[in-house]
Amino acid sequence: MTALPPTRSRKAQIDGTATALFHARGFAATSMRELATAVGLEAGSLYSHVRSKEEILHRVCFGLAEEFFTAFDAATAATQQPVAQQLRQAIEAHVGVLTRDVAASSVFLHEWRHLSEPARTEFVALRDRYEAGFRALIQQGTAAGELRCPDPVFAALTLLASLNWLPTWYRPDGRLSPEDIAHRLAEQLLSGLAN
Amino acid sequence: MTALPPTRSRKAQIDGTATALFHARGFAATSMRELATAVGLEAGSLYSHVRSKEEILHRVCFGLAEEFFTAFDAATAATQQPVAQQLRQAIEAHVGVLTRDVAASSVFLHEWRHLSEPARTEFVALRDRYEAGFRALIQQGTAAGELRCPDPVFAALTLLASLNWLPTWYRPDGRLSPEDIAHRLAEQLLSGLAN
DNA sequence: CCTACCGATCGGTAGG
DNA sequence: CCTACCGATCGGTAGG
Repeated sequence: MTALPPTRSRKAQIDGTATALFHARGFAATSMRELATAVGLEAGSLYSHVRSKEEILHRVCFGLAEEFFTAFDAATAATQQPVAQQLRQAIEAHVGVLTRDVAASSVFLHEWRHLSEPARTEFVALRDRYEAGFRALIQQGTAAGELRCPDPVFAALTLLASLNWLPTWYRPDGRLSPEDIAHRLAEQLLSGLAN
Repeated sequence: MTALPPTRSRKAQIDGTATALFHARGFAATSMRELATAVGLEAGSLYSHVRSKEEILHRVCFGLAEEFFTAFDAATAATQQPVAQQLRQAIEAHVGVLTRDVAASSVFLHEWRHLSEPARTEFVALRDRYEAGFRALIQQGTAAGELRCPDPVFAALTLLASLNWLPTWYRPDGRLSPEDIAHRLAEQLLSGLAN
């Protein structure tokens, strides 16, 4: 008959604050004492909610991976559409995840290398699988004559590159909405800059 | 009449090894003891050649900044050329610096935030000035009708983004030469993927 | 969830 | 360039 402990939200709060700190200072430069202070606890108390510093990183990295996959699958589910249209939607979906939580995305993109084995290898495999999804789309589009590019592997890499720099400059209160950004990125990547 | 001490090359060796470690593990996660071992010294001996850990980071970051500026200026010196051509050369120059030393470039792109003030602010100002060079080129090209883009600021950001992801996947022994990569990147960015 | 603490490791220095 | 060492801080644990 005891009340349910609020550990669920505490854990979520710790994860969220940790994500912000990992984003701002990097995983290695963030101490558990800083994190404890930021959530209003003593250092030792963190370990009632969390097994280790790396466990938090693990959850953030793999959680984001799942979000990216879910968004991509939804964006490309309508396989009867033209591939170029699917690609456009996949770009917008990717940007949607990136802008929904810039800090988490940034940790996903840059801090995963502080995972120890075997998590690190698993993570890289996931990321490669995600990139392969874009690659396949570009290959299909090229085969169907909707896209033109000499090297789909290279094109996929470059495409994701342009998108993944976004967390380093995107501000939620900026003049462009996530939808604007996604649309312009898709437009620029598909049509190019040359006139 | 004493022989010149080899501190010059020792210092360069320390900088180079530190750059590789900062690239592989990140600045915060690299210890001076690791660095000492990697160059074959005891930890304390590093400080005969180097004032501090951050001093190394400072040198790498600002050294690369200078290289980027030099390369950009050389690529855009022929102002009588069409702007689109200048932009293409600036892209190739940027890729040239990136591929010449992937580790240093990666430190320049990601580890500068571990600089303390006022160096950090100075660095950001330099980087902004560099981006402004690309922005100006794109603006001129748009004004001259050589390029088309709804938002030159946005276009410049995206362009550099695609280039700056390169150190995360480029391998000197890969199938594409730096020149190939630079050429394809310029092509893809200027012409787009759509057919 | 706190207090008190562990062993390890950190960047850096003194003295030679 | 090494030996020996400094104070500070790290991630994490025991016991309550």
